[in-house]
Amino acid sequence: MKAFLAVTKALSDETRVRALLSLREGELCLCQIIEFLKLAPSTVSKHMDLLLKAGLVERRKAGRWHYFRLAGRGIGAESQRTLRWVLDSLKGERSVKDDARALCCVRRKDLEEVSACYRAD
Amino acid sequence: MKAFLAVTKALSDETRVRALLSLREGELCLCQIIEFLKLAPSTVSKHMDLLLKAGLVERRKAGRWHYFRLAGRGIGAESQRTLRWVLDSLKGERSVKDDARALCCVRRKDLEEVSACYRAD
DNA sequence: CATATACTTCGTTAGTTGACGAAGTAACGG
DNA sequence: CCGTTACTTCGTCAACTAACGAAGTATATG
Repeated sequence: MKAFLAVTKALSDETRVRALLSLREGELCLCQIIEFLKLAPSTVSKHMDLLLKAGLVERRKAGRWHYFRLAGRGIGAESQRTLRWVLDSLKGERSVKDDARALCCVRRKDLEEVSACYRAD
Repeated sequence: MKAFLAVTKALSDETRVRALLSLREGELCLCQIIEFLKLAPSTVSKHMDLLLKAGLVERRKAGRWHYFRLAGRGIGAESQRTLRWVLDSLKGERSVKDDARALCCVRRKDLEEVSACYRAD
């Protein structure tokens, strides 16, 4: 029950759902998710931490960059079924499609440019 | 997205999940759910309203009694898949089994006795 | 119609949550 | 090492939420 509630709580915030869906096409570095959501780094970091603890997402550290991706086969069948449910539930959503388009732009940008979010002077 | 968030928010509270699962074996009158959850009538009424608005539950009014049941075939495939996901996710849970046992006792009681929750003098 | 009953709505209160910026940590670069 | 960079943790504040009891609504019953 505790694990289940961690999942439903993680999914009960629109920002977190958008962050989760942003990983559909493959992993993203935190600064890319920040750029996509247009929120403060600390805020996005906290959201990703919740998704991580809910088991919906995995993290890979490569030097200073932290990459996130949807939870994979190694994580357990629960998360797989949950992800399928989420993706199916939101498949046709207009806002999801708009987000997908915006994400393409973010993905095309250089990481050096995107990581400027930390140096907003 | 709005409908999806209504569902995840409804499922992000343990009390509401317990109320939802209490309907697995068939419909219950509100006072039975009150007796089961051991919370104030107004609190339980609000929880059921959220489940109703999320489309997870249906209400049938029979005179003064309001019966709730899991959303059925008429409601839409979304709710069906969601309910299946919830039930599958929590199938083996210890607390769920304990709740099921407690529910049997509540179901066996006379409605007149159970509805005493409104007249606690 | 008057009363009782089953439930809902409203107002309040304590606890939770999402947002931020500032300060802290970990990894690379010189 | 020493600074920079990418991210996390902490403290704060406004907004939301679950709980309650009191008052309101709707339906049976006398």
